[in-house]
Amino acid sequence: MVTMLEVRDVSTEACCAPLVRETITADEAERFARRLKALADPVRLRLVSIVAASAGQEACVCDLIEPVGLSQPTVSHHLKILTEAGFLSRSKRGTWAYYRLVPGALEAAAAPLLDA
Amino acid sequence: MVTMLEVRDVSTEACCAPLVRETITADEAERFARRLKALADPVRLRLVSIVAASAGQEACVCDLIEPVGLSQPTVSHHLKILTEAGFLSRSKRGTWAYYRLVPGALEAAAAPLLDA
DNA sequence: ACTCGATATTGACAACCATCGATATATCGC
DNA sequence: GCGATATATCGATGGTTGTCAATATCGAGT
Repeated sequence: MVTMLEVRDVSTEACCAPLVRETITADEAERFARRLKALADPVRLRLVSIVAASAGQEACVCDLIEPVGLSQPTVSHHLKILTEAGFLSRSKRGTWAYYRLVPGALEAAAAPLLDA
Repeated sequence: MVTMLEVRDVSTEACCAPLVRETITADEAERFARRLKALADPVRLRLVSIVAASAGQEACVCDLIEPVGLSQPTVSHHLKILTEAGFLSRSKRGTWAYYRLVPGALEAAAAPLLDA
């Protein structure tokens, strides 16, 4: 007769507010955090910004090294993280590797923050 | 007469696409990354979600420990990070500490991603 | 085939971070 | 004032991450 939402013992409930809607699951939080983590770095944000501001929303690695002022392996490393997270796509043409924004990826990553 | 955006030497420009608009500065990227980093953790995302789903968009620490299944010091630690980043506000009433969402903070954090 | 230039990968290292147990602080009821 | 309860802080620890130098890979031109 006591139960209904059987989450917590009512007798100890002196401070607690009930939930009025659903919360995200641990799995959803994990996935969402992984994407956010890929963006939560100043260098990677600048890389995304430069790619987004480039003609055709496309830039090769040689365009990106000098603006961020880091070594070439480090820039490659950040680009890999952004690509694996689904924010950039890579296409190699000749010796050069071109990175471009995946359409809608940034908006999709931001979406969960907006209906909170 | 050649200059206008004088960013790079044209003579070496074999692969490089020009910028068609402004990129974020290193400072902006740093600030933005700091805020994103506060959110880019599965536990903190769940804490924000629970607070947002609580009646009055307010929850005390005792509400948050059991759902995330971590120790009380760890939960306190995450709440501090979220508070210092401006996403939560703290108000102590009696023995209990109540955390609530700072209105508009999540939307403001997501905004830079939307006009990229 | 060989060399050169662009990019990716590897290995190492320092800095940072999430977590916990132990402890401190603060507030309430007696 | 004292014990009990809620929350915060401290110290330590294992894991993650950003960075670079060195090296590997791959394509283009000679």
